[in-house]
Amino acid sequence: MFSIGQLSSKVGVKVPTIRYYESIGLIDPPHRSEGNQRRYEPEVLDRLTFIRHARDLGLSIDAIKDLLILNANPDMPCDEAHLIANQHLKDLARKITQLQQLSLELTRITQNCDSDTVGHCKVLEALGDHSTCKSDH
Amino acid sequence: MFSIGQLSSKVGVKVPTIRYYESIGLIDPPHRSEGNQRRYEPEVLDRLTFIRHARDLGLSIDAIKDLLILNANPDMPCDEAHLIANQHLKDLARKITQLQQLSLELTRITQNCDSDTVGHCKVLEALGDHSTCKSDH
DNA sequence: TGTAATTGCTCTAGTGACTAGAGGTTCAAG
DNA sequence: CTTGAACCTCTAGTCACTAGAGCAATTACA
Ligand SMILES: [Zn+2]
Ligand SMILES: [Zn+2]
Ligand SMILES: [Zn+2]
Ligand SMILES: [Zn+2]
Repeated sequence: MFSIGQLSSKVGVKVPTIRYYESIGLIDPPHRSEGNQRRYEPEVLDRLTFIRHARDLGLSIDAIKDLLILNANPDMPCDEAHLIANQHLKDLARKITQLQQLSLELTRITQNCDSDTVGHCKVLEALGDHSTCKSDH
Repeated sequence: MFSIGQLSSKVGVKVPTIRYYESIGLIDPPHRSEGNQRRYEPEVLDRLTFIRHARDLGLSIDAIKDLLILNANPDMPCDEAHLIANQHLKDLARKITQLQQLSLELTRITQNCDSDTVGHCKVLEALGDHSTCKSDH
């Protein structure tokens, strides 16, 4: 039996976050002490660890909800889990590509100014003007 | 004199977003028609175009506020503008690196399963267990 | 001039995934 | 038995919008 603070330090999820996860139905409400404090059984450790790691990998709460449902049914096919992971991988790739484009554009922009004052600053000019950009964004 | 809808289509910023920008003080409240509708002078075009492009490049509203203040003082040194842009560039680089790590990790994870059922799914196992990961996240 | 379609107005609430704070209660150690 | 840490609930704030309700003004066309 853990208090919420002990659970928190064991899995590395902050106390308010654990309560938040309970409030959105991601983890079950635990039993309470006589004084109404949360008391967790050891089983919650696995679930919360899973949630923590999946969040660290960037998966959304909704995706994690689905994965947890799957996890609870060992006889189901695991295609759907693969699908969710692959979808997230695609999302990541898209995001990375876009950020790289922005980075390139901004690198170009920031290397352009040989003025000292705002009036002729090429950086400010380029920030306000898409026409000199090489890519869409 | 533009209506908010005309301004919106000219600069590619949605009508509610323009009103939102006004509400947070990013653009000045324009004059109103007799019927209380917003009527914009042409000067707002530049400002809103600047905002739009800077947002597209990923800059925060706060950063844009600072840049707009600079923009209004042509005699000031432009170091601060460079600083803001460079800071954003750093943020971008950090974000990209992190997403690339996640992507690598997830690629590894998703290529690991030769099971058909959830019970022995390596993907689900790896999602819940950081100990097999090659990087921090 | 009549009327209908479009555009505009304000206000509130919702998004995602938490985080911060107020104001109070319970627990564990000494 | 006292003290201080940890816990409780509830509300509101974060960021940059977006959606919707319910109504008013404008514009286009007949
Ligand atoms: Zn400059
Ligand atoms: Zn551009
Ligand atoms: Zn599998
Ligand atoms: Zn990991």
